[in-house]
Amino acid sequence: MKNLESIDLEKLAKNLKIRMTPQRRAIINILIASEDHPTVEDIYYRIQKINPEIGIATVYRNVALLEKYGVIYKLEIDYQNKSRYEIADIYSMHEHLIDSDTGEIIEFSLKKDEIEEIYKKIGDKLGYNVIHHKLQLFGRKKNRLFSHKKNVFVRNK
Amino acid sequence: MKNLESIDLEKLAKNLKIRMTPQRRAIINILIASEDHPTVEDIYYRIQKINPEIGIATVYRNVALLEKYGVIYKLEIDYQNKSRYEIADIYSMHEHLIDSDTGEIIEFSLKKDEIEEIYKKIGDKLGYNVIHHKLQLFGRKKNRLFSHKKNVFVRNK
DNA sequence: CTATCTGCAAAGTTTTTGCTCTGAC
DNA sequence: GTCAGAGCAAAAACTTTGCAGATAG
Repeated sequence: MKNLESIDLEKLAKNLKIRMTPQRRAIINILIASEDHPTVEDIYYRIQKINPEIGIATVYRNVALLEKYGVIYKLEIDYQNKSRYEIADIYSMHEHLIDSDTGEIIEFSLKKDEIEEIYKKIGDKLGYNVIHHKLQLFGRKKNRLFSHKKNVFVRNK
Repeated sequence: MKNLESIDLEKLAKNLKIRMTPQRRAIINILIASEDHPTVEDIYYRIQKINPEIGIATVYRNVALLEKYGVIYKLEIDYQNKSRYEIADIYSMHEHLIDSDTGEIIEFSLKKDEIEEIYKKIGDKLGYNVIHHKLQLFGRKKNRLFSHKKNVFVRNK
């Protein structure tokens, strides 16, 4: 559970000028409660346990809407060719380390002053205001016994 | 055109223990020649101009294969819900800045000693060897006249 | 009350798979 | 010559859309 219990969904809807339906409430609450990064299907099934009459088209429509408004993020991870989502949470901006063997996603945080300043500088140089960033590290567990992937890209000479 | 003209595809195939077919050669060469980040469909059409009898299933099968072997990368960008690829190129490791309004992808490089050392430290702390990383910055052009996206996520209090 | 939103089913896209034939080594 | 690999077409998987009825504000 993230530190977002205090989010006022009615106020959010008013700000966005959208209606706060039970379906939208459910999607947001599922994402707040999720420690992982659910796909649309995941969200759909988790909601179904409580509210069986929701349609998957509704989930698709609403994650797109909520993403457009910045309430949730579509993860740029695309593990298994499915879109994955997480709640936008400015208080715990975090990065992802993806296990190259298993696809497992490990979250970690950066010290704000440690790197973000550098990102801002890069944006300045390119003429952009950096709104947010995603850093992904891909790695292999140090004590893994054998690897599932070969890594044999060899350059001529 | 990237600085990879010297890549020896026969040697590559031998190392990977796969056959170097004209189709694979074409896919790799297209990706070497591409300054953008083509989707499977893009790759398919670009090859078709030269070799019209290639099948899209072949492209799918081979980008998956080449990605598994680390010859190409699947971009973690997923703009428009399509997989995008680029040639793996250890000599020009670069990051991406994604225009939040247009989806345009701008490449930039980091000074190796500037940040990579930090990534390595993070991996160490988590018990991983970092194989590669992807950093994405999302931003809006500083002089854009109006925005297409609202950004109105408001937290209670 | 009414314009937005939902659920359902159908359609559209993207990706994978089965199978037979081809061609790289 | 043999087995990995290609093409084709069908299937599967994922996402979007049209429409009629439901409901939040």
